[in-house]
Order: sequence, then structure tokens, then C-alpha cells
Amino acid sequence: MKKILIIEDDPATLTGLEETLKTEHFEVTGVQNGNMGYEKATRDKFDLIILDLVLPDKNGIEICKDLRNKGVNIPILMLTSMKEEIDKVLGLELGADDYVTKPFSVKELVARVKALLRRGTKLVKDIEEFSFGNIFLNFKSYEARLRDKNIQMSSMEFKILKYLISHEGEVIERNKLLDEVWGYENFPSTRTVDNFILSLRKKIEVDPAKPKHLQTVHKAGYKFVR
Amino acid sequence: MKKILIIEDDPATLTGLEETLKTEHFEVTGVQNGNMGYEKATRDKFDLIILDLVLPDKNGIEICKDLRNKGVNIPILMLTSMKEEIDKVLGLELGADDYVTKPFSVKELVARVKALLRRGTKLVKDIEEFSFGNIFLNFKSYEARLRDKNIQMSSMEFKILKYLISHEGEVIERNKLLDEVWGYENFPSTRTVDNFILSLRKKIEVDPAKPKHLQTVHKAGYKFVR
DNA sequence: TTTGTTCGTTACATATTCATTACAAGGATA
DNA sequence: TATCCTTGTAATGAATATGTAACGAACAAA
Repeated sequence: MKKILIIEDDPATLTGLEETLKTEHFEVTGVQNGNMGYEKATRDKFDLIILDLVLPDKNGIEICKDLRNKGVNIPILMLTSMKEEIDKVLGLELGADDYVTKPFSVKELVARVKALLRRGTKLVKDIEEFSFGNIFLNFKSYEARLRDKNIQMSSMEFKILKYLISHEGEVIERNKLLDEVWGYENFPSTRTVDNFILSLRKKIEVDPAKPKHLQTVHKAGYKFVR
Repeated sequence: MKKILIIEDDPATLTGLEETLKTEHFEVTGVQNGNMGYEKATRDKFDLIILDLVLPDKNGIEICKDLRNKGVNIPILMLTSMKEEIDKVLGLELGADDYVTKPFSVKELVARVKALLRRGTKLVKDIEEFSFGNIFLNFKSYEARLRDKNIQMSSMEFKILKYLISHEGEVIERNKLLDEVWGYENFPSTRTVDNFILSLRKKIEVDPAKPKHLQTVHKAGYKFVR
């Protein structure tokens, strides 16, 4: 059963939510202030947090940011009173995954909760292991094998391959790859990307000159195909 | 061409930025104080704003907030002098999309500008897959099939087809297509468009001489019909 | 120090695409 | 119908993108 934490100071709203979600077969914990909520959220394991934006002590935005900084990455659904606040919630890098404005329809809220749980949090799939052909990869230990033979692969090569694999079948343009893998601080040319593809092909392709897994799409980018 | 507004009081930095961005083919407008910047930003249409955090009159944070309140939602890139200021910028009251600390590397700044523009450019409906007749298209993987047979299609052909499909039934004039698909940097003749339509017809039409899906509208343009 | 590794650039070879062009065919209008 | 303008069509050369190897700088380990 999925566990939901509700942080909401208004007793009426809180009990209402608790009731509703319990009838939907969730395990619900409700707290009435921010500090308590933060405590609970970091201590226990929940699958989702419903968080009021305005709280008497520690407000929702702070809690949200602090939780994210602490590495808590479960979905957070924000409750806001006014339309204007939505921008704040979504606009910044705050970390909330969705929001509902009060007064909300019970139906809508339940729908959003379920959607968030279905989606999970991670936008980029965090793969640990991956296999294809005779290749075996472990992205956590940075190990690569071809059949039983170890393949020597640099961390940058791992990152690139991981990104491409986690977007399997999708053409990724070179600049996108630069954004996502290299970041913005050091920004090499797109040709550098080509070179990494080259060296990856030498390592994982049967015939590097006729790549099967790391395909070029002319004037578009590269894509990984299993 | 993408239009960028720079609000920066230091003349050296401002001219430097202007030069750099112009060589990158942006249309640049520079102003040296906050009020003027705010005026410009609300009055004219820009694709991105580069905003100094510290300004003599109206400071960057205020400008940012005011613009957001006014409904201006184009990307804003903040220039900050000190690391400590970053929190303020990213923290909520604001609404900036990204920041760069001075002194910044020109390369990094350009990279961030381009990334922001890339992120926010989706005017074209982002279709992933589309089918009609016996044709199956995947715009993410750049794959096209006729029944089970793969169709070889260039990325430019994909882009044109995608644009027409996402404006299904609407007549698109050649120049519009040139603007939207080719962009403003390279500007071939309208006959080039005709040639692409020709080659697309060969690939997706049952009888290319009597096109059903890619129709010509005399003296107007082309339209896609499912 | 030497040695080795990684990464970014560069130069050159090769492959592919694309933009132009010329001519044919079609449509509109007087 | 005759004429002008638009579009269909194919071929071609130029421009651009990618494959590939080699080089050097930066850094770490020995």
C-alpha cells in the first residue's frame, strides 16, 4: 500500500484529505505544521507528500527545497490557495512535481496523486545495469564487459552511453548531449561528441564501421538501438 | 533571428556581450539601466533577456519579479557578481531561468543562452508518432515505414513533414515553411521547398503525380491532409 | 621525473545532403 | 487561344556533416 504524508495546518482540509485518500486505499499520515512534517518526511519512508504552501511555521516552499537538498526525491504535490502562487511553485527550481489550487475537487486531487505515483519522480531513468548483444554494463560500478572480457571505458564514455541508453531509440542531437552530459561550464565542440561516439563504437560494436547500436542520423544526432 | 535584450550598466560588459552575441547571429538590443530595460522588455518582443543583478536604479531582482507579474514568460538569464547571490536568484521570489556569475566565460554564456532558447522554442506541436494510410512515422527516432518496409528519409524531410502534419489541413506558404523549418540563418529559395515536397511525395504518396496527402494549393502553398 | 590516461582539438578523407538550375507541364487571365 | 506565372521534375555541383586518426594539454599515478 502506498504511503502518503499530508502537511496541512487547516484541520478541516486535513481530515477531509485523510478520509478521501483512505477510502482510496492509501496509508495516510497527517501533520499540522511544517517542522513536524519535515521531521516525518526525512525520518519515515513515504511514496508521496501533499504539502500546503502556506503554513504557520516553516512554509511549504522551504520544506520542499530542504527536502530536495536532503536527497528526498519522492513526488511532492503542492496545495496553493491562490492562482498567483502557482507561478512561484512552478516557476522556480523549487522541486514540486505538481500543484492543486484550493478549493480543489476531490476527484482531481486523487487523479493527480495517482498520476504522480504512476510516474515516479525521475525524469531521467536511473539505470544501474544494462545488457545488449554480448555487452554487459554496470553504471554504478563503472564496469563493462564483452562476454567475459573486461572493457576499459572512461567515465565520460560511461556517461554518454548511459544517457543514450536511457533515451533508447530517441535521436539525441549533439548539442543536447553536450548540455546533458558535459553541462555548461566546459563546453567542447560538437566534434568532441563525434569522437566519443567513435571510441564507444570501437568498444561495443561488432563492426565499428557499420554500427548497429550507436547509429548516426545525419543532420540530427545519434541514437542508441538495442 | 532570435532577439535578445541585455540590461547591463557596465559599458564594457555590455558591448562585449553585444559583440559576442551578434557574431552568433542574434539580434541584440542593449540598455544601460533598469527602468529603460523594463520598458523595452514589456513593450517589444524578445526571445530572451540577459539581466544584470545589480543595477543603479531598478535592480535585477525587481525587474525580474515585475516582468513575471506582468506575464512576461520568456527565459531570463541573470548575471551575478558573487557566488552568494546565486541563492537569491534561484530562491523563489524571483523567476529567473538560469544564471551566470561574473566573470563568466563567453563560451559558457553563449552555451547557456542557446540552451535556454532551445528549451523554450517549442512552437511546433511536439508530435512523437503519427500514422496515416499505410505510413507510420516516428519523429523521435526518425523512423518512417510504409507498411513494414522502412522508408529512407532525411532529417530535413522529417522536419518539413512534421511541420505540415502538425498544421494538418492548413495551407502553409513556402516562405512560412522556410522560416519555421530552416530558420533564419540559412535562407534558400522557395523552389527548394518544392523539391522537398517532390521527394516527400515519392516516398509517402501512392501516386506521387496525384498527391493525396501533400496537396498543392496554387499560389498559396502546400497542405497536409490525412 | 616518467609513464599512462583522458579529453578536446584539429586535419584530412569520405559520405551525404541540399540548393540551384533548366526545362516541362499546368493554371489563370485577358 | 496566347501569354504569363506557378509548379513538377530531374540532374548537377557545391556545401556541409561525419568518420577517423593523430596530436598535445592536463592530470594522476608510479
